[in-house]
Amino acid sequence: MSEIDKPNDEARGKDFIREIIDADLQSGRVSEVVTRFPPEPNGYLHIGHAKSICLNFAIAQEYSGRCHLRFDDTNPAKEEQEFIAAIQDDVRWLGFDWGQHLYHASDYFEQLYDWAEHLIKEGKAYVDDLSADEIRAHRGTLTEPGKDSPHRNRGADESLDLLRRMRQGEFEEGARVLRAKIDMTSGNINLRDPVLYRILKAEHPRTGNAWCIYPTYDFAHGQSDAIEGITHSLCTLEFADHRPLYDWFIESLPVPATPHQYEFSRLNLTHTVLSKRRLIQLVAEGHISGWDDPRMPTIAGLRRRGYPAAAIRDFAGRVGITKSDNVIEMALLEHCVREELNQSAPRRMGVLKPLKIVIENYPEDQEEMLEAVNNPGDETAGTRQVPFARELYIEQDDFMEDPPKKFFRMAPGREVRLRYAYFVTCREAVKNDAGEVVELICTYDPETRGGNAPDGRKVKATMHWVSARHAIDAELRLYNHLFTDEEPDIGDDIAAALNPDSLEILQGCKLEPSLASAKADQTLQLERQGYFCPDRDTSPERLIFNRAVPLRDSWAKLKAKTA
RNA sequence: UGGGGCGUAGCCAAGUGGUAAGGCAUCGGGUUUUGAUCCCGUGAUCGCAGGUUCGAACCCUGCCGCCCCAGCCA
Repeated sequence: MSEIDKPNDEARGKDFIREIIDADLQSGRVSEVVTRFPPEPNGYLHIGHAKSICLNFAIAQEYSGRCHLRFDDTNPAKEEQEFIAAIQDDVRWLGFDWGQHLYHASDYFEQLYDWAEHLIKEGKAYVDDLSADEIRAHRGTLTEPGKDSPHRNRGADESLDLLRRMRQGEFEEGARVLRAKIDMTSGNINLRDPVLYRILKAEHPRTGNAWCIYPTYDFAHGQSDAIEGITHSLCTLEFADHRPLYDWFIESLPVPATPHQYEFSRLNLTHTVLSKRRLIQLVAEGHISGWDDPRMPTIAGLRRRGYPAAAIRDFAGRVGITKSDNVIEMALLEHCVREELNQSAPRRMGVLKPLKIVIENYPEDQEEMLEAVNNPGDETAGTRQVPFARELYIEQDDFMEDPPKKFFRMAPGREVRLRYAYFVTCREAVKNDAGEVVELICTYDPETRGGNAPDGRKVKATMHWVSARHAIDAELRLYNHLFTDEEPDIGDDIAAALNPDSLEILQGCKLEPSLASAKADQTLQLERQGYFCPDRDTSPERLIFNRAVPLRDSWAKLKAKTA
């Protein structure tokens, strides 16, 4: 984790998990702190996972402990190597290092199996021949107790024999399962003889065909924690009901440690979805270009869009760790992105929707280089040279033929400043047959080179520009919320909930020449517009930039209010 | 109607009996060669109702509301 990230402490009260850890350390329940991030490799990581990753790794760092990365790979029917690799990439990109502590639940299959036999021998588990439907029927409902399976009381020897034959592959998928023998009448449905092992004749990404029975999450998770010496097993609220089961296994088995599980509420974000099911659906149905589409709330998507890892870490630290349901506004994430980028992003000039202007009193064959600072807030960022010439492009939005009172930018007869260049005055707006302004005839004041008038006169606007002759063409992709509503109510038709304007592609944008060599891992600011970074698909022949987030725009707000 | 969790400003969130931190958003104002940044200022009696107490968001009781659980998913 980066040293610049401040730990969650003093100013803000500690969250309840850190308070528990403090107490555990003080009482001597634990002498070190070991956490883990346990993704299932069945999809890409998203911003909600980032909250958990940051929590687990930050805690490990704050308490001088360690955090393991462990793949919860107990269901080969859904898991893939592609995801295992992508997840490691994402965690690393976020800035975390698990050192030597990379594990897989599948590393423990043999041990878990031994413990399954142990439970049978203790009379705490049995092989059930009921079908999935029958088991469901016996489970009861939320308000009615379940009924015992007819096989619940068969002998340990018989169950043992059956389990071994399950492992040998003698039975078909679904024919039998191993179940814990707990309490079919429990109010907690997780305790109504949960399934421990099921037959799955699928090839596992890591163990290949070595197994045809696989442990369930419940039977694998806590024991894996115990094997690794995890002291605080942090998970989301929906697992709270599983804790009694988690503890039951730890107490019933000769495990080497007694980890404890604590639950916190998961992250929800406005204008998007964070359920794995919905994200998979977006990818599978092709509503977006893939897991790393810049509109996706996935780590890969945010990264491609140009969000810095530091901004995501900052965000994770700001949302808070509690047990209450929450929906964080996307504006907070965007604020974190702007705050980080405002400090780190080099400034450049680029025109999204070009309007040509001709400086009629600037010699046709003349051109010059002007000095521009790279970051007004950071002297060490230095300066660069920007070419200026007779024909330039400015932003269409920066000119109005008949401006309202509060519009300070270019208008007929008005003088404004071209940033780092000169004061220019618009003399005439040239129109096409349709009556649209296609070009502006201007004059400049040679005395104002650099942007200041010797006579001290002021202008109300400073605009960005780019030399027509020197500009490079680029495609800019502007992104907006993926879903129209803050909290999308998605029924059968996910397409109907999508924001039709989530992607706007601008062709023929004009950028200052230095941008030809922009690097993908460096998000920069196009002054007065927003933060952009080269897309993965960019090439020297076809420059493509993604807009991470626009700059705040109080003019747009004013305009919208008066409209 | 079973079990678990939650309810402090628009959104998060501190607060753990002594009279409501902070952030984001919003709206005002100042500075400014990015209408950006930066800087000021702006809002709540704590789900409701009783009770205990000199005093309660914090303790007790009763309501109300929201979320999760009936995968051989995690």
